[in-house]
Amino acid sequence: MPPLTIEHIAALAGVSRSTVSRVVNDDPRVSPAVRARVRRLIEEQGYTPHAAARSLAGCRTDVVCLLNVRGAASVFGDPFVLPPVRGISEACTERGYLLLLSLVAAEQAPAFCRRLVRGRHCDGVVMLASDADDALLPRLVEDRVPLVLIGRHPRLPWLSSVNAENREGARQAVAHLVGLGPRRVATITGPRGRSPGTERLDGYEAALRAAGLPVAPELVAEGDLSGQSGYAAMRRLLALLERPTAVFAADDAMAAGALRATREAGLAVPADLSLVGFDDAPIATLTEPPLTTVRQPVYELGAEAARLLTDQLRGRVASPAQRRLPVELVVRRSSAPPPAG
Amino acid sequence: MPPLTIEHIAALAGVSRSTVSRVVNDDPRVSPAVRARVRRLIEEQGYTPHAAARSLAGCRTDVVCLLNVRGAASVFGDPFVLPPVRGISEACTERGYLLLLSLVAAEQAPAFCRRLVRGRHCDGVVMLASDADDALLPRLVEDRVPLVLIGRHPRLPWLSSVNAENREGARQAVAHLVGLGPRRVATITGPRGRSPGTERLDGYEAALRAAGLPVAPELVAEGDLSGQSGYAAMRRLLALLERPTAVFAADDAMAAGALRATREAGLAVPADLSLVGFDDAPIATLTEPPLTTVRQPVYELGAEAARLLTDQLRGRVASPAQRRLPVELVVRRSSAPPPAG
DNA sequence: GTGAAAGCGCTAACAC
DNA sequence: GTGTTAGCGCTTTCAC
Repeated sequence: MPPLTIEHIAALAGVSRSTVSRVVNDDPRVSPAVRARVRRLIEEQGYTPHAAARSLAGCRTDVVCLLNVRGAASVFGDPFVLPPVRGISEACTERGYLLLLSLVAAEQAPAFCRRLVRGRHCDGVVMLASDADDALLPRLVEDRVPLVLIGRHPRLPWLSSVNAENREGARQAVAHLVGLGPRRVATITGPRGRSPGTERLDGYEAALRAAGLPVAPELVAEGDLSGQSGYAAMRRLLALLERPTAVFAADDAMAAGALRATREAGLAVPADLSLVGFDDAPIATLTEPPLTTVRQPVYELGAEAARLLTDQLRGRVASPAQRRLPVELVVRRSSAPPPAG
Repeated sequence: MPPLTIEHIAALAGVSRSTVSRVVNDDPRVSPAVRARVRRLIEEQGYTPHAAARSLAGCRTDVVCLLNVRGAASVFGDPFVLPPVRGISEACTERGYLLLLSLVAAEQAPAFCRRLVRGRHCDGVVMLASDADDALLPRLVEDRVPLVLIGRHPRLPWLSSVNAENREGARQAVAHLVGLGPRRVATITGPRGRSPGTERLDGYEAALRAAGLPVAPELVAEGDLSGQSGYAAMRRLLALLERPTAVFAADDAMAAGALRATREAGLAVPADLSLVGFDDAPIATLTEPPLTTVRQPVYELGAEAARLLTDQLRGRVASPAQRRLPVELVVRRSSAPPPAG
């Protein structure tokens, strides 16, 4: 049997390669009759254009790479980052892109990326902002790869990225706490200077101001997003002369740690103190009581990142661009109005 | 600046394209002097061969695809199947292959695969045997894609695959139970006809025979690998006139179900009945008591699948081939000798 | 050991 | 609307 190339289809259809190519690529300037005939032949013969030939001639691969630097929050270690992968994958499929998955050790990452990018293995890259260290990002930027981050990079905030509405989520969480009754609402923040932390702190302050409440510095305790740090921060808050009656923690791990500290102090949640976390991580439903929290649209974050990237690749969208995705307050049993009386 | 092609390097080095190509591909017939000079230039200029040009001319992509049909045991749904993905990824990197990740719905799978394979997007495919349904596998086989399964396919057992030593693992588990003292050892099997189930049952029988014990049909209860079915099977076993004092379940989910049934019957594990599972799935450490079980080398299963595939692609290994990986008995608190006296 | 030349299968100007 | 043509950047015979 003859090799199944564009040439072969062209011969069978009695047209030129270009015409077949146009049909394959949905170019409008082909007469309906010819188009139909060529389509039928393609179907009949089971012809599929050769990827390499196509990208060599067309200067595009229709492949997107998900780059994950192993360590810290490896895509496959943290259950909280798996849904984005599905989102990315499905959005890619939907847009006709293939997904290259690169899990790479931090040391090899720069060299690996060079090969990936200079070798034109893909048209663009998606990565977690938390994976983007300073050995990597500058090179990617320098090589001018279309790039979309999930989350915002602290030093390169202008890069294309997809983010949750951190500020608005925090505002809702704190408004919820304020709405439970007359309260002293404290917060346990993430590391200062890191963007989600700052945004969530902003939301906290905005909610207090909107309620006409003062923002007291002693009610703001800094953590590092770990359960341990949440525990420590909560102990500091509980040691205040006038202890808070509600706490908003910038992530669920810290909220869980704070919960532990609260109970160790002999206080009941939510009777003595209401607690709200952020992320709706798995741990939020494993504590007792389960945590009221702000759900991040994790699947959508991935899908939107892939959509933004492919939009940019197709020139449908200006190149550096940020997209924000709405979050949702999930009320569970760690927050409630103080007992009547 | 000039385009960074093989031509460019050749010009700088004062040699022909062919020579540079030889250097890049480690062809021995290049003089050491020339090789060194070309290497230096490549390094200096940061040249990387263009993937598409390379695969067009060379008829290979150096890309492997991990195909996962969404549904049942989606790679990203089941924590038990994540490590293989890391294994595959790392083995690919090690061998100089890139990994394409295709999560695809069952309905689109056949069409998607055709495009993938006929379009020469990859040189070979790895998939979970459990994902390989009859709409898919025959087409892949027909298209002659190099293919390696993780697990064995019931109807196409001759396909290349990587498997755990199911029989040996079951044998060890049952030998362990037998070794605990004078016992009636029952088993809860997986679905008959499915390969791991049959192998584990074989191991059960072999261990009993080796211990000089009879294989009693009433001590073999069939399940479907779900916790529910393990629960039901255990109730049947406990209803026997002479109830078993030890049970080997063909997976941890069934073992967990069996544990529940046992305690509901007022029996204590392991005092009244010892229980062993298989897989060392996350649930095995979440039960009380945690389950003695047989650990599958999940990471290695993935890595070995990728290695087998790439070995085949490079012609280093005959094409259909099976590889077996050793398992390990993990003794926890669900199995123990009967209390003294 | 090295170079010349012929493609690999496709896209994209450009002509008609 | 359709065909002709010139590459895309590389590997690989085949000479030398």
